[in-house]
Amino acid sequence: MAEENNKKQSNFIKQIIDEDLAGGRFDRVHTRFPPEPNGYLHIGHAKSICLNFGLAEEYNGKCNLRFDDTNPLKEDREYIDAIIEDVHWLGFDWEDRLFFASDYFEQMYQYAVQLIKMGKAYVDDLSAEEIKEYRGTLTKPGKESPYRNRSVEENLDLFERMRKGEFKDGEKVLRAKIDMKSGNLNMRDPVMYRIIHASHPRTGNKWCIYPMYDWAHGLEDSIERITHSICTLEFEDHRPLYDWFLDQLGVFHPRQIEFARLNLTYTVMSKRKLLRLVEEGYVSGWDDPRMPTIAGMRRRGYSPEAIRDFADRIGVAKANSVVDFALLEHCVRDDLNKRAERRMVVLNPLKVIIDNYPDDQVEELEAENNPEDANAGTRTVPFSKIIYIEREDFREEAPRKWFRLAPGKEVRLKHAYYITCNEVIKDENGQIVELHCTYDPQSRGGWTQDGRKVKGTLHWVSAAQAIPVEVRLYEHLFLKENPEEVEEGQDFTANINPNSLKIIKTALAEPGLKEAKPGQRFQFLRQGYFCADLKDHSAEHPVFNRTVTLRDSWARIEKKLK
RNA sequence: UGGGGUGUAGCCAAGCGGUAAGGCAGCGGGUUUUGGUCCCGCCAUUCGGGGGUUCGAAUCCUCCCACCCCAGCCA
Repeated sequence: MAEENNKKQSNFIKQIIDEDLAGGRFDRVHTRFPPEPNGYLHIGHAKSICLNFGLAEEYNGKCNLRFDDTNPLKEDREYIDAIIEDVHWLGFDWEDRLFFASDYFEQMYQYAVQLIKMGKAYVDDLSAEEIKEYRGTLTKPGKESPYRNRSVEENLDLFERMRKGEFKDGEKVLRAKIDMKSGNLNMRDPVMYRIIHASHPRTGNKWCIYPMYDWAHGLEDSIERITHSICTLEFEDHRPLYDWFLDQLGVFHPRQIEFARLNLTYTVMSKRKLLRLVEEGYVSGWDDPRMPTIAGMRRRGYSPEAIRDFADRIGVAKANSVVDFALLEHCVRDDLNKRAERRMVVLNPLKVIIDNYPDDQVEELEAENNPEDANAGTRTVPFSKIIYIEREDFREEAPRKWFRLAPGKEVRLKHAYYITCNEVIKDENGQIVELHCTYDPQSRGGWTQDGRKVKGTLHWVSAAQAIPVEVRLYEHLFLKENPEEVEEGQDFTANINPNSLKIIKTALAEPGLKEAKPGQRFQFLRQGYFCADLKDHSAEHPVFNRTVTLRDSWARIEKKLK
């Protein structure tokens, strides 16, 4: 695997861990990936997953998979299942350490009681709007709630009655008693519990009070004896609160470390926006091959190895950045080049009749499956008098440096013969309908002894044996590197690429491709990497998704010629 | 004088006082039965800016500038 060859480079998190280990703060490394089950995982999560599981692996430690299911209003069982599948697919194993924040609700409750008894938490009757008012602003300090100094006994009683369901949603909250004048708004008596009378995917109706992230997360980490709690930059301001709760309780205290989340060109990454793409029908679902979700990329044909390699290459730092999508594509090509078997598929067929080839003869020619892998073996492809080539591979008037087919020119048919074009047949509209060529019987296999120079090599299929297949050509979902770059009054959907999906129902493939299994990846010679669709592909109706094109240096040359 | 962060090439990113790694993209060349792959070469006299310390500064000090995050009973 690619990522195992080049040694992984250092980053600031490893340096912190090294210091913690050397200084004795911890004697082991235990991380966790803590998704909220309120949406599908995307490539940004993949970065975090690779980071957390990768660190554990490198330091001979462990990494837990933990669902942060503290908000029953937003979370769903569907997402839990999808997330589990995706993390596994990426190649990571949490063994028996699959946890849920909801597993700790009782323990969290007891800790809250402890804080109340210490006089460090209180039940507040202020409404949500009032709490907001009392919080102050970025530049003005907040003011204390009139309920802030209730007695411990009253707080204990009220909190218990909150749990029992005696109050309606929003009627009361439990707050930490910290500092309403803090410059850090998170420290202005943050809410610890709110009342939500809703059924939870795992605890059902057992609870009607649910812990807030800041209160819950540190406890989850502490309970699981996590050493390094890695999260994204926006939680940097929350670290003082994370530390405060754990310090007050005097419990095991993990170290929170923040890193910059991944951004990719031509991509939106927020769950909210991805949800919009799905709900408003811009894509077919969370696993649409154009989505930056793990499920989408899987269906597109990206391999877990390529995604992991990508995660290694982008590094980990604290500076906000936008990674070039081309790097991801490079990783995909790099992996698939070594592993994907080659096949010939003509997307836009042009009929070629080989006049001097025996009428009813069919030859089975040998073709290597992968020039990058000797162990991939060979297969056989049929050749006959009538074949199809790619329409784009023929030009009536050849431009400079063109070494594909043109009148009077000779090219090589991959694995087959040299052919020369003699005649172009057109219909009444001037459309080319077929080509008449002659072949050189001496060039069987695609080579002659005489040292003749044949620069161009084309892929082709034999007309009688070719099978029709559907091919789905994907491009970036957005036209601009930064989809958010829009005019006044518009949003990112204004930048959606109308040509992000082009369906070709009339492609012709070499017959062996009828054996393809859903999810199987190939390189279609001279075109790109393709993957049999996970959902729609069948032997009766083959469907292939274009994962990524091959690099196309002819396109570059032609551009320069103009 | 609200708090917290970040600035190294077009894009990521190492670097931790001894004179700017690596990858992607791009450009030029070679090999090639995929205009693919592979191989070779080029691509920051300079690290957001000014000042200072030092024999020596991207690294230390200082002032300034730019950008990002925070006012959910979301995570």
